[in-house]
Amino acid sequence: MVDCLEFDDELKITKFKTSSFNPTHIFECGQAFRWYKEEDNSYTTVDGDKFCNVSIVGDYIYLKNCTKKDYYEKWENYFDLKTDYSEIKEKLSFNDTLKNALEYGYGIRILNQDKFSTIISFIISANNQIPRIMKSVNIICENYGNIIGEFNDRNIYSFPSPEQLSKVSVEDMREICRVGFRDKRIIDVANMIQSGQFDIEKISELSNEDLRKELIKLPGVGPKVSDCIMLFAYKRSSTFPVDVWIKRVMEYLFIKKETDKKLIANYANELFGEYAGYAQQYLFYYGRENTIGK
DNA sequence: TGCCAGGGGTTCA
DNA sequence: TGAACCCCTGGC
Repeated sequence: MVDCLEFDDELKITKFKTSSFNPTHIFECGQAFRWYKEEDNSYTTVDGDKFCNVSIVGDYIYLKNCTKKDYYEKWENYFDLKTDYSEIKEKLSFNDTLKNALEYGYGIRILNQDKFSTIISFIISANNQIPRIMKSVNIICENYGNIIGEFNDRNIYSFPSPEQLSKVSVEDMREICRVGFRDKRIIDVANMIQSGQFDIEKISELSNEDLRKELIKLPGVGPKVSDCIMLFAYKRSSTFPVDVWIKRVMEYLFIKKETDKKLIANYANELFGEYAGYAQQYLFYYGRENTIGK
């Protein structure tokens, strides 16, 4: 759902127009941990072993370090550019409360991110804060990933593969990467995937319910982290992850009383149906930026 | 300056 | 069901 799509493979620049695309809201709504805000307010983002720089110039979205091939093989899917967000917003606008959140977080898109890095990143997110999560993820990439390019005089590092991460000791994971008690969980998961014991590609064929059951088998993955992985790496857009922020927002704006997390997810699924995941992102951003319910 | 609470949850008892 | 958990930051 983009217009005026143009490629300049020599300069590695792709540009297009679309009705719903705001880099700040996309990256800072909490779904991704590997982005860097440049001095010119553009964002450089890394996913797996690819990176690009995103900016807005006039009516155009510019993707730098993105050839035609990169666009179709990676970024079109990553930025969810085949989805019509105006249609989603229209479907969700039936609810006045949600309407405010939709307007506030205009241009949010749900990213389709690399599976392995999403799993590890959200394991790190447990009982943690966003700046520290981003710091740990960056240290992991700089220490164990590969240099995949350079942008604005900075080296850009890939997220390490399961093989690369499985070779890291639990001690280094804690002491170098500052992940605390999550150290063993991360190394164990890397080993389970590297050894073939857990197949992160094959499980993408499963139903939502079965996929969640599988993901929760991973150490460090509970109900909330599994839902984030499903929404941000497995395209399960009806998933409604309930964290402390969403809990507060839903209680304050919708349910008007203290409610169990599982019941909140059920409530959201009934209200927002197949678009629950999108609603969640708008509500999370709206709630956190405005400290709603706190 | 120094102490303390609390954080995008999960695990273990 | 509830306490414990690494580390770090912000508030007092």
